[in-house]
Amino acid sequence: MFPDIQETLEDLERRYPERDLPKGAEVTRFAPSPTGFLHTGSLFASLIAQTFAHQSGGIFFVRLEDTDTKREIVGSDLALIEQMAAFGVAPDEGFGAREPGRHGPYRQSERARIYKTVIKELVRRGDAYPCFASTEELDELRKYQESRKILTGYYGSFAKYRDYPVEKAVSDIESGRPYVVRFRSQGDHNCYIKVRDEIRGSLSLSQNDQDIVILKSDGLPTYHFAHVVDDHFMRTTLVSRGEEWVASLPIHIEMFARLGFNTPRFAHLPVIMKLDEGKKRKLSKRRDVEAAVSFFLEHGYPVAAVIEYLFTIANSNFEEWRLLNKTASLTDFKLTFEKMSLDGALFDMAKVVFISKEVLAAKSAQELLTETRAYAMSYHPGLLDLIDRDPEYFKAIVNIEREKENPRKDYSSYESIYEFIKYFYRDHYETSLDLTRLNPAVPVATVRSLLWALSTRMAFESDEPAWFEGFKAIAGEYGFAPSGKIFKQNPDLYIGHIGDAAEILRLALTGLKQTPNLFQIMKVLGRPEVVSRLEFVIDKLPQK
RNA sequence: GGCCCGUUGGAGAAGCGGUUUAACUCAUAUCCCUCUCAAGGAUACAUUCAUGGGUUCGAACCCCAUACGGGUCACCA
Repeated sequence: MFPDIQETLEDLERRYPERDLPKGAEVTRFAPSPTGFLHTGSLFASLIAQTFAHQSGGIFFVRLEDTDTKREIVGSDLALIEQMAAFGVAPDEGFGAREPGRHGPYRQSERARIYKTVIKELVRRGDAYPCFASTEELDELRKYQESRKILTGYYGSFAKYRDYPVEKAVSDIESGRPYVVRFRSQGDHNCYIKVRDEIRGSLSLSQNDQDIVILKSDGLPTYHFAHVVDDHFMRTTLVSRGEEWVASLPIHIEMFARLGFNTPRFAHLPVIMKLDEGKKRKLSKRRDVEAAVSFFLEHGYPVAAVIEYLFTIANSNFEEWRLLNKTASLTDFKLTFEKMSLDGALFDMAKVVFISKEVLAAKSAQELLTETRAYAMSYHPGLLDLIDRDPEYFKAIVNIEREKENPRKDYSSYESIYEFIKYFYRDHYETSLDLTRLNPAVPVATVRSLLWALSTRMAFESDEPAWFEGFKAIAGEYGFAPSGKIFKQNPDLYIGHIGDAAEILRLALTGLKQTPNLFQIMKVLGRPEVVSRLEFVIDKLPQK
């Protein structure tokens, strides 16, 4: 078998030595298959692998599991790396790393010789054998087993090709008959093994007794085999992967043992879930927008917020730590498996939004300008247009009520900024102005006179209290009480109170009933624009 | 269906045999502040830890059963 393979297991051991790392340093990995864009759960997994490697002074690498040629999507390999990088996850070694690393290749499709070397040895030892069973045969076997209510699968006496004569196997292969290679299990389904999982603790699992396929008929290895071989020769110390793998742990354990490899430590990560009609299910790329990491990029959620959120579901003590270390870097937080939940958290978009608001509120106007512009260039031409008309103007807008102890938290994403600031731009202001929204209780004539007075006499050049005093005085002339309290004491004396007058001004200036502080808006707009907008409105007011 | 794992408020969760009146964060609600909104401040929200039974002087914490939820049973990863 495999006459072209001359290398031995020993050669491989020599070629891929243990890394020279300090004690306790973890070698971790992320092993995606290139079947589409990065899933939020995968980002979570890669983030955790990277964090454990880095906080222990170890190495995080990426290995591409591209052995399923049918499901592969061309180009998704690079997209995966790019999207990880966008979230600050970057391999130290392996696929997509600057440093290629000495334990490669890191693309499974390029490791065929390594797998064949191991398989050749396994077959020589009698621990693996070629199997010629067809799909139909296998189907029939399963149906038979199901009808008898016995354990299904290819194992024990059902493993028809276990003892197929060697000469016949050789001639069958030479004649081109398709085959797979199976691992000859020695396990007993009724015996249990104890396995330690870093998150779940000690697990008691039934031994594997299936002669699983390790090499498919297309000559590529299956996941189970590639995992064992790769994580051994890549010298992984800590395998972190989704919890869907715990069920196949006995297979892996048996192979590690029979190959004489040390087993790495395992951490089976919880899967991120979603509530769907009262039932929990895995976050699905097809049904849930937030399942694809690109969603956050496209909508301009700051990556720091997404990462921060992922940490809150990774470790339950993270939020408390963050409260005490408000400005500390994420790398100062020590992630542990003890504080990791066993079952999947429900993805909470509301919390992502909350964290995003906090993250954006903490930024300076300059940072916001730079980052928003970068976002807009890729995803939002409309926003880019506004920014590029005058970056300083944009900065001034976004700086409103920012440089204070409790800055505004309006923006939940870069994308959301657009809707909040549109009215500062004349064209958007004019098209969105809707005077029917004016309070009908105030006569149009009063509105007109008030706005006229405001446009000619309102002073907002000095400070805010001075402006507000002046505003109250002018409003008073037209029957508005200087405060809600005073208005309530004698409602008949007034047509409204200062809040109502402010609403008129606000609507006239912005087209909106809810905006940040009016004084600051006018400061940004500037006197000529304020006057011009007021005149524009007076002009538009119905004539009666 | 078999086998694994789990079940504390709307969400993430802390607690792991006795000062727990079950932390903390988000969400929600009310109030205060206030030119509106956002923010901020205050308060409320699980008499009870899926249910039933045990063990114990004492249980969310230990044991058993039931229910429910998740995972897995491929030449997919």
